[in-house]
Amino acid sequence: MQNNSSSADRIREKKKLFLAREQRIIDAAVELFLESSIDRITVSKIAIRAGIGKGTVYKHFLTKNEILIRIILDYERNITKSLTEGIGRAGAGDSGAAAKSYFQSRLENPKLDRLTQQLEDRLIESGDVIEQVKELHQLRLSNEDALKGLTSKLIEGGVLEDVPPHFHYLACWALAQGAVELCFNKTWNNKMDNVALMEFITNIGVTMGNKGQYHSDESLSNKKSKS
Amino acid sequence: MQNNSSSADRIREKKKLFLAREQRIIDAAVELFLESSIDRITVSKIAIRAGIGKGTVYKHFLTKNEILIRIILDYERNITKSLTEGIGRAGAGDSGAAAKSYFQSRLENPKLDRLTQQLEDRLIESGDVIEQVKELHQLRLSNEDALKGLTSKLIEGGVLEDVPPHFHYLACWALAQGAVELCFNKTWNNKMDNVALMEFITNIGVTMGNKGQYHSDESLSNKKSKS
Amino acid sequence: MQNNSSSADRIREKKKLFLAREQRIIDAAVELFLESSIDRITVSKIAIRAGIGKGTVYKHFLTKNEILIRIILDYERNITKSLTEGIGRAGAGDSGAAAKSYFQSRLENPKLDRLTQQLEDRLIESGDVIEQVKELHQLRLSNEDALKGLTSKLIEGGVLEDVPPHFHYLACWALAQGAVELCFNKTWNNKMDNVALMEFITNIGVTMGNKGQYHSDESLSNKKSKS
Amino acid sequence: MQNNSSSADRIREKKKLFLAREQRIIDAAVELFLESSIDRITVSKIAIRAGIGKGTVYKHFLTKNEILIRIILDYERNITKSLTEGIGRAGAGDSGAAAKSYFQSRLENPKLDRLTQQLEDRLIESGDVIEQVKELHQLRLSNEDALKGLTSKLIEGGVLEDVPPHFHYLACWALAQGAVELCFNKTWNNKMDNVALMEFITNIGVTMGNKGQYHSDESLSNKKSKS
DNA sequence: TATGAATGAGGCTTCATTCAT
DNA sequence: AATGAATGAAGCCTCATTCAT
Repeated sequence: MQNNSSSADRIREKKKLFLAREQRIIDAAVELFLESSIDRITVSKIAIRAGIGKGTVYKHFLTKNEILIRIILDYERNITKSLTEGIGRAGAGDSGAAAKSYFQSRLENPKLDRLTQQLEDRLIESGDVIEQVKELHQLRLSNEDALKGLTSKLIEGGVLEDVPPHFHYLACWALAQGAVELCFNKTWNNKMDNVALMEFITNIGVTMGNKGQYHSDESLSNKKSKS
Repeated sequence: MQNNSSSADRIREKKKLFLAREQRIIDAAVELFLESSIDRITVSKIAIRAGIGKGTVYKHFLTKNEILIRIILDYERNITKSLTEGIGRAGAGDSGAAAKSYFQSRLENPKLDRLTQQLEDRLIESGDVIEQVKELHQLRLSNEDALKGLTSKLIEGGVLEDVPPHFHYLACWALAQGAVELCFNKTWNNKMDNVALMEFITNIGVTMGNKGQYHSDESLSNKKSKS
Repeated sequence: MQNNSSSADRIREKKKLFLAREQRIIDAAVELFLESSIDRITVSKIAIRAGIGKGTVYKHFLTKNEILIRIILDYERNITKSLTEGIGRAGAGDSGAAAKSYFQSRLENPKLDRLTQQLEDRLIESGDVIEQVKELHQLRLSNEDALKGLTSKLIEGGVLEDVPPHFHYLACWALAQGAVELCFNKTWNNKMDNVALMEFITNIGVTMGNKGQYHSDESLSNKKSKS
Repeated sequence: MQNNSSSADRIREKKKLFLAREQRIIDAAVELFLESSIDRITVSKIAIRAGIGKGTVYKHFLTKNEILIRIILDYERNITKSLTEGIGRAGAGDSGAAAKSYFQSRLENPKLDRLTQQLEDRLIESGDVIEQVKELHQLRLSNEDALKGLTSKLIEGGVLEDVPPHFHYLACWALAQGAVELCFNKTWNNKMDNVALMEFITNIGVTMGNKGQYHSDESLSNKKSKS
């Protein structure tokens, strides 16, 4: 009996270790990708950074691309979580909360956001890991879906422009996407005041598509005080 | 005499042919890049598509990266031209013309716009062709500069929010950038009505950052009729 | 316990195999270089001759040039060993022993000696592997140094001409160098009696720079009988 | 008549120009080879330095290797000339004059001497221009031949060791060869006093192989005064 | 006749993935 | 189960030589 249970314990223990190592691989990869150019990161370097052998990486991931898609999915799931919370708050009356949550989570760590965009480019070009890429798209589509109800209501309420509901979400996505690239485009890098700029853009994001709504900090703070 | 002139003619003729071939290389590269994944396009394939030998490519470009930066610069110069025209029209009273020109030229061939973004990423990572990358940045900065006067005037006139003038340009850049990615992100690709969506976003771009201005087509035409 | 030791054994075994393969690469390279023209030997051919994959070569050597410098260093270390022994015998009274050892070790396998000279030329032109080239030079300088004491004593004893001590070593080096080229210069190749010629030159080498010393085999044997 | 002669003049003029250009190509090549690494000198660079088109080079030389062998032959012919003069003086009683001339002409421009050695290595490996390489060898063999009479006489006169006559010439060749490499071997480069060293070696070269002859400047001057 | 653009074989090197221990 | 040595396809670039003008 005890033997059995201890053996089960050992198995569970092993699984935990296995998962922990998997996370270490992901973390190592992200670290390296953020430090240096994507093209220069090899599986070997990831293994070294993770403190394991190269072969072991392939016990966890079938191909290098599986590491990439995993990083992207992890990140997208985080975004989804934030957005869901925002939608919750929006349902409670704070009409801009969803957009705000979305922007904040994407601009919280813009470097990482940008990284996942770039990884996704590489991945899609490779034609690999199609299944997981589909999963990623499903995730995004479900986000869109989750917003549709809210957006429709806001359109009906005259808050948002009367266009197909997903236009609003996609415009948000586009602005956020561009804002992130703005942060890292070498051309603009020397401009200070990134924080103020990102706030400015976030405000645009929160109010864009609004009908009869002023684009100003006042309008934003008004909303806040109302809620 | 005639001999001289005919010899000079021949030389000129040769130069023209040489430049034409250079353009053929560029065109071949762009074609291939648009058809397939950037990573899969080799110098050899470009040469074959251009109908010349691999070695000939290197008579025109010192390295593969020089082809990339050339594509990018050619494109950015086009944008600059459009923007300059828009600024001209804006000076003549059409306050939204600059932003509109900018968006239209970038969204006219979004696939190409996206391509140049991706090429730029690769290039910057490579650390190569630094000089030409600087030239690219100069071009963008000069665009920003050209807009500063116009933007400042619009701020003083109470049309635009009173933030540092370049915020407006950068926000435009970001939205355009994101809109382009929106067009080609596989997640959203199956959604029809791209044209309407792009119009919607363009309108946002034209009016975003405006002070006390409605976000609607009416508001847009109002402005036009006022000016 | 046994487990541990056997695992350690296995690791040691692996290392031995690894080093053995490294030697096989070197041997294959030397074989090929001696068989054919240096310029015609590619990394690929070396790998084939060594019976391994091209990529494997790069597990052992960072670049092709690292193979070359390794061959040269291995050879120079051999020379150094012989010379050191000769210096030992010279200290024991046989005044010509050092020079003799030096000549003999360099003329023992003249083809290999010549090969290393040529490899060194290529290497220095390439400007690569600077560190290891420095090591090579250090090795030679240390040889020179080791001889300085002996030479100085022989000068004081009136055996050698009173010129800066290193003149004697360098003259030896030059003659040995030239003798090796003599062996392989196509112009002289058809002349028989290479052995006798090399003996003649070795004798010159052993006695050159001597003061009041006959250049003849007798003089050489006299010295020998004295010691 | 006049027409004919002027046409002949023109032809002669053209030939002169043609030969002058050929020399310019040779000179340009030598300049470049001496300035930089042999491997890095391309036909294109030679043409540019010579101030002509790349294609024109091929009007003068069938292949790149023909340029190399031409440089070598030109140099070897110079050596031959000096040696012949030396032999003349030796016949007039100055027994060391031949060796001295030989050493002096080879050490006069050691960099060029070394260059021709290296070019010869490349050439022979290439298996190209066999005919001209044979010519080069003939030249050297004829030098040896020219010396045979002199050397034989010196052996009979008891001045030189009684070994096959060509041993003496070849020993000279070897020492000169080695001396030249000594000048340019990076290991020894920092040692000053190159002039004194070369004089020391030249003296060895002049007296080596002598029978019952002291190795010293005195011995040398003795011989001179005796003759 | 002089030119130089065009050519393409062939070199070195990288790295994702496999597999024997 | 973990390892890391081995692999080889594939990419970029060089340069001697040709040939149409």
